[in-house]
Amino acid sequence: MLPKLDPLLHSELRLAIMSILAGVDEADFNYLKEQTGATSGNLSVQIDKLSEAGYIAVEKGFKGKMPRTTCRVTAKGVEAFRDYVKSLKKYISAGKKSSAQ
Amino acid sequence: MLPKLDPLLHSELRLAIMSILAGVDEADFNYLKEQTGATSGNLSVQIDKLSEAGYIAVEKGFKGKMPRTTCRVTAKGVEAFRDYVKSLKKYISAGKKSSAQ
DNA sequence: TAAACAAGTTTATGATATAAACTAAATATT
DNA sequence: AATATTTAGTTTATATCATAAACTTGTTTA
Repeated sequence: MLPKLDPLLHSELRLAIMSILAGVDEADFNYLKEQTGATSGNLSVQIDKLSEAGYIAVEKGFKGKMPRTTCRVTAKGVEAFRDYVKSLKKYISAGKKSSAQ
Repeated sequence: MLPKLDPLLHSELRLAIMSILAGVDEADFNYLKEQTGATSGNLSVQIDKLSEAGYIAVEKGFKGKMPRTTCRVTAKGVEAFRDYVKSLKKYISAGKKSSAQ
């Protein structure tokens, strides 16, 4: 039977966020917004969810006088991402199974 | 920028259906139900959506006197699945990109 | 013939993603 | 100096979606 997919990661925007963060040391809100093309609101919500799950760490600081939100993936996030990819591959490696009657 | 994922395929159950159908010639309702672990209702709805999109062909016949629904993937479905996998790979190949400031 | 089962479909509900509206502060404009 | 605009988000509302529950129709079995 096909494995269950982590619902937190099986979302286009959250997956994009994780994918981007997996490739860099850290990324701020605007970078993520540019790269994903998401609206601020949607991005804010999805960052929150990933953060609450402990998949990413969010740091709120300042760049000069302007607020600045920086995200980075956590060890837990890396692991979840890896698991998700592993599961997903079972779906997309269109299987050579026996016949289905 | 990361590509958009086909929302019809980016659903756990619909993806499972497509994944199963990609590996076999045809599969009936019950086989899909067993393999996916889905409820009849959910399966029925998702088969309809895939069918309406032209990703699968649904044939209703009889096995003896009992109704029997058989599904197979269409050329369009194969293509959509291939495209989806291609897009998805860009998400899950956690990229070595430049720095994110 | 009545109960249980098979194979689904339809309807209802609850969760989710997304967009729209809003907030607060900083910077630019007149 | 006052007003307008931009930045950087958050909160709230809406629309879609997945899922489960309830229902339907016909078939076996007791």
